[in-house]
Amino acid sequence: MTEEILAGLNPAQREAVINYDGPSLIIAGAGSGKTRVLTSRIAYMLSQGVEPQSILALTFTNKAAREMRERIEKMVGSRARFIRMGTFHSVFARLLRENASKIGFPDSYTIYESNDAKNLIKSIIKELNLSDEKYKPQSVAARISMAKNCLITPAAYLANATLAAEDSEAKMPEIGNIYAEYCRRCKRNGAMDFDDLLLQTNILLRDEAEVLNGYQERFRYILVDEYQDTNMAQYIIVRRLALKHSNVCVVGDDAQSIYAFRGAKIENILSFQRDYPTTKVYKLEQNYRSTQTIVDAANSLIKHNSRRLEKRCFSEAEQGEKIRLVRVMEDSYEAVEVAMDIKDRARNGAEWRDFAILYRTNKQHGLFESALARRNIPYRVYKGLSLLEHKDVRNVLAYISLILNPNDDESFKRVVNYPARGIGDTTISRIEQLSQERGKSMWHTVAELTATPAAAGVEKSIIRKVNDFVQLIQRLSTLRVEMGACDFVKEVMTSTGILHALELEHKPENDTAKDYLEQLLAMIDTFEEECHNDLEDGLRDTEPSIDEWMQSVMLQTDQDNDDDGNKVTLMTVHSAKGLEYDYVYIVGMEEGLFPSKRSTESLADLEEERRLMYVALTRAKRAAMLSYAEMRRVWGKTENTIPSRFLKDIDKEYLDANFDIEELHGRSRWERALSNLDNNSDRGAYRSRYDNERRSIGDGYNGQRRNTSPNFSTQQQQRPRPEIIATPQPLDPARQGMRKVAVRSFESQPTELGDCAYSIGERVEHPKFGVGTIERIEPLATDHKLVIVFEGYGSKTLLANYAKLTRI
DNA sequence: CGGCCCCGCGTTTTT
DNA sequence: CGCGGGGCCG
Repeated sequence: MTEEILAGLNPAQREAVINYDGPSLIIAGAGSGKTRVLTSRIAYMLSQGVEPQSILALTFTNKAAREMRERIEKMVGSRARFIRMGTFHSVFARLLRENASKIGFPDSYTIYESNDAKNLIKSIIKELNLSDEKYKPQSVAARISMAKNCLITPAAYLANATLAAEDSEAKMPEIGNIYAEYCRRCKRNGAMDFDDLLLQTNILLRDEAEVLNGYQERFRYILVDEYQDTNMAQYIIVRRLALKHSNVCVVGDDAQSIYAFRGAKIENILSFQRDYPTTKVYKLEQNYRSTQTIVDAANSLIKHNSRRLEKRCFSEAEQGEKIRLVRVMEDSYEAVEVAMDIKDRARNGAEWRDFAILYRTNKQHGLFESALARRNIPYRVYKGLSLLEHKDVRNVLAYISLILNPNDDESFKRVVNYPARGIGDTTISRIEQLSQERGKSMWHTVAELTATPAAAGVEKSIIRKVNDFVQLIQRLSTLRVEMGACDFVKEVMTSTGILHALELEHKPENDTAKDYLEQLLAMIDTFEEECHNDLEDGLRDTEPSIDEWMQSVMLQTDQDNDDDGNKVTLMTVHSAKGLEYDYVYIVGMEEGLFPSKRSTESLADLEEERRLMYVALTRAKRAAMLSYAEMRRVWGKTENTIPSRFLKDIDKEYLDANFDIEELHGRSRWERALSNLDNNSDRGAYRSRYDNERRSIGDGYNGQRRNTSPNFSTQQQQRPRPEIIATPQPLDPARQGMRKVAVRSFESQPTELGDCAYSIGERVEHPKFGVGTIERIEPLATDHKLVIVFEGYGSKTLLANYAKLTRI
């Protein structure tokens, strides 16, 4: 048994596995068998007699937890199920369920996901008579989140001069008050947001010595994966829990820290040894995942970061292919290039599931979907939680929330007039007002009104309107305890009239809404079924309930990615963390996109971005391809791009570009065009490349009509509109439909430059800025961007067609 | 009170 | 371009 667990581990891994007592820091380079070490370590502990109940393993995603559990189960059997394993958020949400009443929340507290939180913040901003122009709910929410993650309470926030100065600087001096009110309201509603799950856990462990002691005794062994991405709140929780036994093992890679934007502190891993002086450090430096080329290329990239823990990652695998670097004319061709490459490799024996297309931002997936669908390549898109994000689904969930926790005014307001019951804004405000007068939640207020209408002395019309709603909720509350979860939710959909309203009108969006609701039921059904299986196996002792489902579902993002089938994967680089694929395409390698625009202002952000690129590259086992487009459509406009600086960061000996790679270091496309270096024969070859490929794919799209998995948007079931496909047509521009603008702008670019009314160095006069000199000209699709240095006003960017300029 | 229309603005990344 | 919020009208 023990031998089996340790078999095949290298010396460093083996050491990290068998020394499970005392604090350990495992620095694990990408692909160094980190998960293997973690799972083996836990399996080894169990084999040495450690009780599974005494192990707490914290991961970054639900999926990582599930996978780890499965792997341990394979090694040690079903005992693995008793290990407490999950994300920080899900583990401590559960812990709070058992203890929330000790810190002033109901045990049946509601979890607000980010949109719920944002809506509440929005209404508070309104109530405080602040303009939501200045106080953007998004920024306020981010600020509050930051405070919570740093364990700063509203009182501390208001007392902190630095924070106050920052807020004044940002023209939002009232944030402290919004934060305070937000916390009051959450508490009154019996609700916690994501950050509360960590903050309130900290409060609980700080204030309730007995509770803390109990968990310290229970969780004698704590393991934390992806430690480089923990934030302050998580860090302190671990610290508190580990205080007694110090059996804390953290695993991480500073080079893969990519969540600073949500409060992660890379310092946590950098200073672990200081926190636990008896720490043993293990370095896993051999990469078993990727070819030498990929590992070396990734090293050459990350070398450009200043803050790093010293380690030497290497691969002894084959050298492998060079990394293809592909430059295309415009964004849609990029998708074609990727699809073509996938097809080529698939023809040579690769499976669809061996491919991943990674992009920086979620919005980028569209073009790739059409290109793949058009070529009959099955794919799936990892998106957050698409099913649970739909309005109709959220409304059903809001009903359930209200039933589980009637104090939640946000849920109340959301459903009281859905479907329409004639309870409009005026009625709702009146109820709100009454509820404030009585110091009760809105639900309790209306329940009271309808119970004793005569004594109430409130407008009859309100009572009449609200009566049916009260009875509905009361009836459903009773049914909830009597019915199974799935049946109950179906009853909610029916008796609220939601289904009826959708069926009444035959609109296509109603059909999709019904489809979503059906998927929701299917999801709950699956949950119930799994719970029943566990019940039979003796792994749980209670019937599943809708309460339980709600709490688990609120914390899930990429549920249901049980490898359903053989498909190409599309996802953001962030969600690719921890995964690996034979062939990886990293697309949109352009300044402002990757690295993202926001990150280019500070060195720290830029370095995080570079680590993100490092993560992307090291997902590849056999080969990687990087691509960028010289023009990209953004908000309906076509814009010129600049190749990503990260392309220059990779040593060129590892790259194989479809253009002269020196151009990366030199001028951009429009600058080349300017000096007439653009080579027409290149463009001819370029076009015929796509023409030939297009002919070969033919028109016979027959996409698979399956997959109703709620979390992946699958390929379009109907044939995609042909004009989406980026196949440049050299013939008649008039026949090119939607592509016309973009293609023509490319075609005519060099000559258009000649058409520009102005030239570099020319002196012009502007009615406001006065006299200036044109310093730079950049062609746009239909205009020219002029960078002009004005005397007294500095440099301004103006559009040639709009700026009122006169030549001097 | 509800539906429709128009305008304005947005894009990091996720538990 | 597409969505959501706000304003206006029926």
